[in-house]
Amino acid sequence: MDKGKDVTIYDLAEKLNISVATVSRALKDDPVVSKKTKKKIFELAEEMGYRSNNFARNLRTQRTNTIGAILPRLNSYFMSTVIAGIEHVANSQGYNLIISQSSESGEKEQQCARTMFNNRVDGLLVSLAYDTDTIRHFDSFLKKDIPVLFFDRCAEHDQITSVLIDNRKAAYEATKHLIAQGCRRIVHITAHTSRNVYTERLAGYRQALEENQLPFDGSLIIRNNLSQEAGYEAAKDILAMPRLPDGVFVANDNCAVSCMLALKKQGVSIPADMAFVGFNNDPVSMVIEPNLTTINYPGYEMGEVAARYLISHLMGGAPMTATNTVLLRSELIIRDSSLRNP
Amino acid sequence: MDKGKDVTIYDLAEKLNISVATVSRALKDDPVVSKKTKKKIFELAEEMGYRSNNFARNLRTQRTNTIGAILPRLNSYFMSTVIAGIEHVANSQGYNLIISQSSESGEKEQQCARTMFNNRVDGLLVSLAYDTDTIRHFDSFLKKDIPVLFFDRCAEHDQITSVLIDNRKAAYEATKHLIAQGCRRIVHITAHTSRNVYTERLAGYRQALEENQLPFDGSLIIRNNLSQEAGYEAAKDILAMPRLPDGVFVANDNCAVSCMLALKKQGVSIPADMAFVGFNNDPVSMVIEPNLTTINYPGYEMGEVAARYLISHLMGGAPMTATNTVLLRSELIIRDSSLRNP
DNA sequence: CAGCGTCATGTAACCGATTGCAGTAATATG
DNA sequence: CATATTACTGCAATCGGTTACATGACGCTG
Repeated sequence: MDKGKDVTIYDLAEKLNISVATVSRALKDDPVVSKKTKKKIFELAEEMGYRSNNFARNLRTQRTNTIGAILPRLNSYFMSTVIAGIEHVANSQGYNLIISQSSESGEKEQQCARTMFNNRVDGLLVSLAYDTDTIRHFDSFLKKDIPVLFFDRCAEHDQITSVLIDNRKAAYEATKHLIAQGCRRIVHITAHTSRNVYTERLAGYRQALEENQLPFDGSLIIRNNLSQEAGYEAAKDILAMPRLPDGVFVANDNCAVSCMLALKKQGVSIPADMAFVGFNNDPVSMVIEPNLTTINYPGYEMGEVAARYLISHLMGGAPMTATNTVLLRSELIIRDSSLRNP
Repeated sequence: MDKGKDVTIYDLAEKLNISVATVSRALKDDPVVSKKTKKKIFELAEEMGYRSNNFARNLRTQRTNTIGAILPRLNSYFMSTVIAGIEHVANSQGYNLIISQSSESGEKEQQCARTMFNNRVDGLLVSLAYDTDTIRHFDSFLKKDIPVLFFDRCAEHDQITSVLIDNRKAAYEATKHLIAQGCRRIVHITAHTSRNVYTERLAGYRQALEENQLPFDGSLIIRNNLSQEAGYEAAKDILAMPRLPDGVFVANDNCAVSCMLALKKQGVSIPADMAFVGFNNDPVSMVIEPNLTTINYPGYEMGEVAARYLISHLMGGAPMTATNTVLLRSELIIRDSSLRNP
């Protein structure tokens, strides 16, 4: 138990006068080692404070027991909830988790991917950045049969499974709800990007309009980065419209909330003048007054599902290519911000 | 460039008819290798897509280039902001970051510590769980001279540096502000724990009362877990008090906000009947109406400082024992929830 | 008792880097 | 020209496990 030095299987073997091979096997609970010997070894290991050296093992086995996660940002409610879910599963399955953020930059994302690759993660979970326009930086993984899985912000790839919700359907229902509440001019605030989640939401919005014989009007689409500041700006844009809209569907709660605050300050009454629907069910949606109608979006569960899926594959489950997409349930939560016919 | 196999320094050495030792040195840019040889090696490495094997290196050098972080939870605004800061610094310094969460449980925290220890992190960043009552689980690190650093939720230890704000002073100023606004019966909502951040805030609260000749009344202290739900409960407790308070100082914005919502629903006017001050400057403090006065608490910066501090030590900077505590600046941000004399 | 299978253990190569020490050739010095 | 110095480069041990293959002991069968 002296200070600097670690106990190795060689120390154990020597002390017990057996070979390191037996010690190694015993510690893995290999059934080929006799119970008696195992017991001796476990006891001594405990006593001497043995801990296995992962590097030696990784070096030999060419596996790392580590999964990597690349996220657009860490400090958003949704993403941190997803991470919590990922961490929970990874940890309970004995996997380490290394995390890095792309800060919504495609370039940084490539760099993160390189780092993950060099660290030889066994598998990779990715949610794409706003401005990622190619996913070739994951080819090196696929070429080595390292599984890659997208969640939430996904792209099409026949070797990469995606875990997400049906964004189109969710947006369709959100918009339909607004229409049912009597809205006829509905603004849609979305991101300035072609990321799936936003194009799908836009598509759902259009679909709902069409099905209700409402015209699609490009001037009602506001594109920004969905940040809090962008919400204030969007409010200005809305107020500057020649004819005010009577409904707003925002692709993100955060932005919806700040937009509502700004509009309220200018005397707009919500939902009477303008009904609002957001997306994400961020806790802030329950704080804003009136409470924000939104799409409940299971972040924690998404993290869990993605991690579980990846790990079960790593442990020798079904090949990833079998499944292309895993859809999680989402739901519209109706609150006061959109209720005009109580 | 064939599918499965990685390129090693042996491949490079063989191809160039030189020894692996020279290749190894060249790749580290060791000045002892001639420029000409280096050039050849770098070019071939590039051409063959060589990437170094960290495990082999770690095994040999007994270092991992990885720092670990143990946090009470990942999915809170404050914590995810801190992580973002840590990740930023770690990544820019070429360190990997592995993360796990204690879920506010002391037991789970010990388990996380063991995992980190087994993964041989070079250094450890920790924010303690609510119910951690001993920090002996970090002894194994210290015994091996692996630096440990606490941030935010800290404990006293002569080998562990802490990075935090002056909680007492912040709470003192928050309370003083309430008193200056005419509050005389001030409730303090805090956590049910002896974690430093909460005891210090309580101490600051008491100090402000004393300096203003206000009596400390234990029945005005509400203890819970500071969650959103706890905020609703706290509102009930407040309304059940024989004499209503005229000010509330909450140790966390989240809880403050839900408490305010519940009180408003019961007809309490804020700040006229009851002035509110929170803690953290969570974005939600700008959404609640009236906007919440709070302590601005630099999470991102705290993460950066903690990580930078740890890494500079790992890179051979000053010994950690030299510094005991790093205090970050915090400030009271006054908003409408507490302004009674405009 | 020879022959065989079974069970438990040992031997030694291997994973891919790092590095102390030694060796050699080229250059400088006396 | 002999010797000292410098500048590179190579040899080989090492880090701590894993695992294919070999070995030895034992009991069982015919």
